[in-house]
Amino acid sequence: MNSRRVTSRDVAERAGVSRTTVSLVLNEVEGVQISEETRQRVIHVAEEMGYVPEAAAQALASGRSRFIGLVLTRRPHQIATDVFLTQILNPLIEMARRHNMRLLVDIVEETHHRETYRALVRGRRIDGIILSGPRLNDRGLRLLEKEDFPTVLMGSLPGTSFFSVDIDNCAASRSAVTHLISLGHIRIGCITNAPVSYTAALDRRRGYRQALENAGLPFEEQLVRHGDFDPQSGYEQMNALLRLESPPSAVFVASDVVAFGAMAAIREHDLTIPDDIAIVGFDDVPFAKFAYPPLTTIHLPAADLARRSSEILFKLIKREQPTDRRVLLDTHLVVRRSCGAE
Amino acid sequence: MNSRRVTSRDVAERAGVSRTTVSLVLNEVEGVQISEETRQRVIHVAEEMGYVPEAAAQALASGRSRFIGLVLTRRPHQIATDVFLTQILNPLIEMARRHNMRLLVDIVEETHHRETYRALVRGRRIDGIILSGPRLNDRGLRLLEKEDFPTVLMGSLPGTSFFSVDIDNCAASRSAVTHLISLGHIRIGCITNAPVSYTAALDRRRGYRQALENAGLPFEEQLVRHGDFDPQSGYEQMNALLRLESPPSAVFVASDVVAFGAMAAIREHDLTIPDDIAIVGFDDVPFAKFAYPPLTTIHLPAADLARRSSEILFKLIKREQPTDRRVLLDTHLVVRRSCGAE
DNA sequence: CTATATTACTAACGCGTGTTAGTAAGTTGG
DNA sequence: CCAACTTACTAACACGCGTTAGTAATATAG
Repeated sequence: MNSRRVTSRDVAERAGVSRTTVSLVLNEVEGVQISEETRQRVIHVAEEMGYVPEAAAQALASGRSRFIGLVLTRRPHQIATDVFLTQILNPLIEMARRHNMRLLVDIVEETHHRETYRALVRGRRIDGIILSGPRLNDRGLRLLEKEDFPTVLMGSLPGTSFFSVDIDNCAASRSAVTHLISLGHIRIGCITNAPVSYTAALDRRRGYRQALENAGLPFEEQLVRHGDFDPQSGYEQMNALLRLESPPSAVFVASDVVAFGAMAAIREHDLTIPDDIAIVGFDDVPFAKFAYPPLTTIHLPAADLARRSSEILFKLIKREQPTDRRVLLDTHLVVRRSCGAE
Repeated sequence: MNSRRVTSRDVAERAGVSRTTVSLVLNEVEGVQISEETRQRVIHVAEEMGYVPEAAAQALASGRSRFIGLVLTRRPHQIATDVFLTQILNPLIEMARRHNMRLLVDIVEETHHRETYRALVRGRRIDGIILSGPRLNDRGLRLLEKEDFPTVLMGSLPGTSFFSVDIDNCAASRSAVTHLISLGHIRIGCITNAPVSYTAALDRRRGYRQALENAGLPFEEQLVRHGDFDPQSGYEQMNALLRLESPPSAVFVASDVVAFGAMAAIREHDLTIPDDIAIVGFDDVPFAKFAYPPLTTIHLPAADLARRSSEILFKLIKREQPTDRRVLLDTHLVVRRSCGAE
């Protein structure tokens, strides 16, 4: 059983050319003269012999691993309900494939920060990195910044020089809360999507506050609670709001997933959405329109975020200068039944 | 600016030993005698110089890429709502990390089958592969089988010799439907989780049928509809069931995600769950208990499936023989309110 | 005191590719 | 007819590591 690997040398020999020629032809290197006849012969022989170049050897020789890394900065249990992730996965893989790249997915936890980044970056396991949900206190990012490693944030991190693709979380939240105000609500609660060490959570909370202030409504600390990515946290924080002596008549939950928990809590209290408590979410996850009642929410263009991020990343990897350092994509309010507008 | 890479040669020179010694020490190769003093010196110097071995060079020299591949065999739009995926991601990454490995995620579509597998396997981009949701008509699998490539299926594929980790889809479905029967339902609809080219869908449908037959109830073709992974499909198929002249009084939806759509359809018809139509789902996704009403469903141990799969895979990669070729994990019915039992 | 074993290493090869510098043959211009 | 180009390649180095076979020095056994 002669199942030895087929190498470019084998192809070269069979085609009667040098290994160099095989490499030049198969990689379609520009500015090199190879006769059409030879070119076709090489391609044909390679195909015939089932030649597949070895990734490691290519990476070693070229200095490029042909991997991009998607790095998630959340705690494990938060990933289990992360619907955003599933929405960006396919676009990312799709874009990577177009550049003949693959996707590595990793999770960095607080204990591993530096080690994880180092192993990925210094070990040249990836050519570029997309960071989802960056946190303010992520110290490992310094390494990326210092090494000028191709990095794109999905999200924002003020005070850093990273390229980023994001939405205007603050403005989007403002419009969500303003919508509730326009429906006559004057006591509106807020449950964030995450702890405020995540910048998105901070911005969404700020938008909530701005909307109140713009309308001349008081900001009450006790009406603001912090979710933690999953429905359970929404359930708990909503219960806390409902236990107040005078609960809000509406709630802005800065994450649909968290909102699902909040809605369950409201129903358990035998209250009706939106009659007793109106609710507006954030993200427009694919389940939002099938919730009970269908959830009014801010539409987040997840797939577009992924595509734009990877476009920028590929430019950085090619050492081209992307046009914009910070890209903000549009969001819009999707009015369904949970807010009581219809 | 001298930002050249730190190689094992640099470490060797600084530590006053050979490159071989550095490699032996840092890789903790067994059965090799290195004095404790030298060992510590090498480790210390490597740390001090910030040495991180280059992945590609290691891979080329050792023949192992230190990557495992998670390959999803679904169509892109189905991945966007795939909650199972998010649940297995962390366990897989966690397990991989323990073996000093990374996770590659890829999607194979029907048009790419062979090419994708070839590039991954023959290009030695991965050392092993975990296939989620295998389909009967996946021709690319022949390649994996033929090459005896370390492969584990999350799911089953009869007629193949692959190692697999799965649940007993048929028995689980049977228990779900039997539960509905025990509540007095005699006309029970079924919406599958996916087209029947996916083996899990086939098995779950079979379990439904067996439960009916065991109870002496007739199997009606028109009461069986096929979902397609997402809530939208559940919505549409449920509507089809509701348009029947005599709709069922209960439905078994073989996927919670699909069930969410079905529940929305039921509510749109101003019918009550479970009073007008009882419903039982499958998978026990994290959102199920927060649905309205909370969804009775079959609990699928997603994280365990991931862990067991990767355990087997790592053994295969090490060329050890795993104990079982087919592992079946336990499921159980989680009774909530959607079935009307409480 | 010699033969064998053990300890603590190292020299050198090989992994399979990308890429640069160079070459030989053929073509063109004056 | 010779120099300058162009065409169509190739030889040889580099990438950074794992690993095998071997060596020199010391310890142990008989």
